[in-house]
Amino acid sequence: MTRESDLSPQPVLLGFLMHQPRHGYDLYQEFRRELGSVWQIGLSQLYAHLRQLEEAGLISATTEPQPSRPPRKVYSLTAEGRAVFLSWLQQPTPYLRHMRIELLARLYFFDRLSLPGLSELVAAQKAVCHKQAQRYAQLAEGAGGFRRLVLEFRRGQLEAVVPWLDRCQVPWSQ
Amino acid sequence: MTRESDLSPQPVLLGFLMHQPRHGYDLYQEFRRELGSVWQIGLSQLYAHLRQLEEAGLISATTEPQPSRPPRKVYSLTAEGRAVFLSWLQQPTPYLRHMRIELLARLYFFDRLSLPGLSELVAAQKAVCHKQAQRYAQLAEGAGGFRRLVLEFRRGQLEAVVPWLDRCQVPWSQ
DNA sequence: AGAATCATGTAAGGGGTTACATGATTCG
DNA sequence: CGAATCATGTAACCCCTTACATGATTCT
Repeated sequence: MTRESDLSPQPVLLGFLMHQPRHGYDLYQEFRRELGSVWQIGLSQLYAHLRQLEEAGLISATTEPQPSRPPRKVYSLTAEGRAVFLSWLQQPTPYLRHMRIELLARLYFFDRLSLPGLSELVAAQKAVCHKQAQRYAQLAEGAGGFRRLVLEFRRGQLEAVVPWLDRCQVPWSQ
Repeated sequence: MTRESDLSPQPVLLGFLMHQPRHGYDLYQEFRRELGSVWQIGLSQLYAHLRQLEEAGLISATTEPQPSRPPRKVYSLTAEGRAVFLSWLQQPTPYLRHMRIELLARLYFFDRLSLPGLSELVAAQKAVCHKQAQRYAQLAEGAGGFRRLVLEFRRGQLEAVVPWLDRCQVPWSQ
């Protein structure tokens, strides 16, 4: 059972299939090359997620036999998989601890796939950060001691995301 | 096998035993009440960590029978456990993602136990943040596109920790 | 000659979460 | 009367990581 506060790499796999069908090992290399500095995944784990995605009907596989190698299982996005990916792409992340991972991955795909809606996501994410930061500031007002320290730490981290997001709104890829 | 990039709640348990011996359920309540907003732990997991700490010789247990209840296992710090805790307390955390948890827990114990060395830890942590932030800034110079975005995100987060740390140096607990 | 790459997976092990078990007391 | 608290734990389950298995090709 996956909790909503846990990150899943499945949308990323869907994203890599937006271009064209790929087999597992190919996806693994793409994942490492493109997002390896942000999101780590093991090969076994990737295969497991592909199985889950297939069971969920978000991708479908065709087997390509090869001489002297295990046959390739080439995955393509289903219509539902495409929809799930595009929906994921537009959601701002509510958790600070996920921004460094999920938000960055979303921005990667906006650039990589030249999709519209980047400024909407950035605006929505800024709103989330602002709202949370203000909530923490308010709570810190009435708090003291350690609790205040905690709230101000989080406020500071959230507020640091905002100016960074501003720089994302202009096209950042040359 | 625990990786060094994973957080362990064991030092926190040692910290709660610095005052006086406690039994597991008591530690659980203390943990939730005092650090619950920063560090979550399940009761089963806490018992498991206590077992590990005992096996490692950092705590020792004495069993107190009770009428009509399971007997309490009251844990006390060994000399080695005390040393391990105090050593942990002085280390700055190298990972940004752990600062919100481990660093805050350390500050909690400095206050709670009125221990000396807070300004040294704060200074060391500031140095870590500065150094990492500058490294990211340097790397971002030569990078472009998505990689630059990632590096600048991290730099921003690290730099936001510094002014917050400044406010910790003055006694923050009334 | 030995290592890395390609391409799939299975198996074992570790750690965390949730559920379950017990049995008296206390609170609403 | 039912729920929560106290106090320990065990068992099942899930996910992730690491190691292993296969077998040809290509690089150093």
